[in-house]
Amino acid sequence: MELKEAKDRFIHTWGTLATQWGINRTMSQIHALLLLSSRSLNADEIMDELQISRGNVNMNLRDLMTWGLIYKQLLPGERKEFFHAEKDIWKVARQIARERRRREIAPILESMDEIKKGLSADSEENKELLKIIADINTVAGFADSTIEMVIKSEESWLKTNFLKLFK
Amino acid sequence: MELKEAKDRFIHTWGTLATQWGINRTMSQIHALLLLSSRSLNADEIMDELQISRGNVNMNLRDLMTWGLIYKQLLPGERKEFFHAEKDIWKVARQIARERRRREIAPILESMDEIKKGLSADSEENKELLKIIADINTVAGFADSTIEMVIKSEESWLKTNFLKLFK
DNA sequence: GAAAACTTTCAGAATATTTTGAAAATTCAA
DNA sequence: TTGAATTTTCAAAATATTCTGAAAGTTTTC
Repeated sequence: MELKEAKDRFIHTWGTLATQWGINRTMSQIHALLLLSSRSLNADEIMDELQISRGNVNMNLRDLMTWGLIYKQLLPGERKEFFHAEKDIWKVARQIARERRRREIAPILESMDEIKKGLSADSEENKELLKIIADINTVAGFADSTIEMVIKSEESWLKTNFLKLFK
Repeated sequence: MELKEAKDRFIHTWGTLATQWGINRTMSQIHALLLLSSRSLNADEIMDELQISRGNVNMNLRDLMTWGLIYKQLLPGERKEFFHAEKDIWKVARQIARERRRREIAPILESMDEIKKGLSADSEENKELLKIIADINTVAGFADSTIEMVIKSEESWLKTNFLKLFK
């Protein structure tokens, strides 16, 4: 079947892409599966579809929830937990940006502050190191604000105005 | 020694941070070492300082060069190759952004096009999948342009004007 | 052109990460 | 309660990634 094949390809591709940027393959595949599914799925269905173990499904579903990319749903009359993905791709992108900002930029700022604290500006060499740290802080802070700004901006505003500013 | 300790800490921290975002620890440590070094270093010095093998140093130096983060230097009277890092942190950040854009966003656009090509818009279900793909393309394209724009903007302009636009 | 100095390569070893699956914990219905 | 259904945990296995070091390749010197 044509559609089934395209979906499988999408799921497989999504998993491969993710590893390129430091995200677990299975987590991405589960995300892709839920993204393409019109109804909520339970752990058994995901295990079956992706041919992976229960433990693996469980761990990655929980990770995806902390990323804010999927939601748990309790269906009336069902004992099992069902999961569905956030379908608004702009929201998905914002969530990913938020999470990566938290994981990648915040720790830089913290670490630099940590090192800076233990170092006095008394020698020329110390000043040099402090300058590098200050520069890194500036750039990381800039990246941080930029991402925050883009996350907070209205999608409609971004699409219509943002890029035009720089043309 | 105080300074030496701070530098080691910086190098170590930089290596740990990098693994968080999918970059090899050693590569980051070599980068950090060169970033903090006022003179160019050769492979042996790096091996010695970081206690790693020649092969490892060689591979990562070449990777760092393809990232555009370090430069090779041939010193007069020296047979060995020496390496030094780009010290302008804004340039470093631009290089990293450029490279990650190339590695993370470009493949998404390519893969989505690939899947889209093999799928006709004849059924309702097919249209749904095509819609998701189109949405992903839009968002990825937006991210792509945003990063490109920031890369191309003048640093001074960014620092003084960019963020104010959104206050 | 040979040999010393240096760089690159890459198979196998070491390390790190992910996955499995069965046992433990939890939840729920009766 | 009890016990069946379901979820969670986590030690061990599987897999993936990184690192080593010695051999092969290259460049330079004499």
